[in-house]
Amino acid sequence: MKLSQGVEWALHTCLNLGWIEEEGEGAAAPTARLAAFYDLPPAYLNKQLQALVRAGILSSTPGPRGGFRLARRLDEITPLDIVVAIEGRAEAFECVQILRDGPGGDAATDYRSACLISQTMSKADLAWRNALASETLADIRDRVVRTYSQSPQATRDWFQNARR
Amino acid sequence: MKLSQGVEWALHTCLNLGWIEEEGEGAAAPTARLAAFYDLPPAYLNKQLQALVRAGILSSTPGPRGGFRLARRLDEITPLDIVVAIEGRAEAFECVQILRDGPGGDAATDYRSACLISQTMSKADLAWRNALASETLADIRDRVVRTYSQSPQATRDWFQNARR
DNA sequence: GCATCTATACTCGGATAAGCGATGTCCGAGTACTGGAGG
DNA sequence: CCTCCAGTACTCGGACATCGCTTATCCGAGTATAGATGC
Repeated sequence: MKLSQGVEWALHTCLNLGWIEEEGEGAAAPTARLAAFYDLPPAYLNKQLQALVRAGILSSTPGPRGGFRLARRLDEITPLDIVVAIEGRAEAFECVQILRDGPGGDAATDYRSACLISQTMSKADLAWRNALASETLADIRDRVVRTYSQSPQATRDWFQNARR
Repeated sequence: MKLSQGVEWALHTCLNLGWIEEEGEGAAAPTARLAAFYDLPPAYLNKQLQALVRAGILSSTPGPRGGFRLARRLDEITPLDIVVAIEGRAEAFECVQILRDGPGGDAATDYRSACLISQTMSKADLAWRNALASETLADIRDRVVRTYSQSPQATRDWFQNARR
């Protein structure tokens, strides 16, 4: 029961792409730059970003001056979107319907909905997902601006300098 | 991001122990019986039940007529207790503080609390845990009694018959 | 000087290995019962 | 008939294998740029 490392990387990277976007419009950042920012393994980060592209969160351009950029605005991306893109849509608690193999078990019944324990776990899972979907990356960005006011510009500068 | 199989087994087994308890007082159920009820691998279920014993949820007795029984009443056990006993106390999203390795990163700062992304994820984790702690196994038991009224007695009978 | 073509360097994308935790299994330590022997 | 004792069967508990997924890496396909060449 541990969330993949990639989720954290993806969240931070999307925010970084947000800062970059504000700078110049067409600026796409290649994996190498994004990975260097946090000293992450570039090839593996690339793998995660591919998942975000498949989910329609990022768009990618190959070739020189290419890289990744946001496919939607930050206020149209929730943390849940990122989690689902990386981890998949499956719930944390996957009911394997063991009641089916117990006495009185019915092969035709869907115990994922009938089992009361499964219901309780699903309710908790829903609470988690709701919390993750209750705010957007734009909300987090705004909070960063208010809390660490110098940080956004510093990040923009870093990517600007790294470019040359 | 998947919950261990053992959580589901443990939840169902604790409920079963609840039914058994209502029958005769000193009745302890051995792993073999509890596993046979759902056709689970006995040795592995045993491993999970050991974790529940360490957590103080069950108590165990070795030797003939031994086995596991509830160490507390069902209304003093929440699904969260079971999850923590099996999975451990760690959050699903473990912030590895990648900001520390970024530009402007400070080795003295604890980014698990300072990082706004980490805060968002922790809030979601808290929502999940609150949902899991908001009801007890007694609540679930009562709901089973109301929804599947014949099921409790059938379960008790099964364990009773299996005993001889 | 300008257009075109070719070579080049850079990027993503998916196919391919390694490491670690969840899953699954086994045997030893300890305990209560059962049967028999002795008083 | 009662008591004591030894053997036995049963249970948990932790140590030992196996599997799958997360982690990590590499190379090929495609593209825009830069430079050279011809007009």
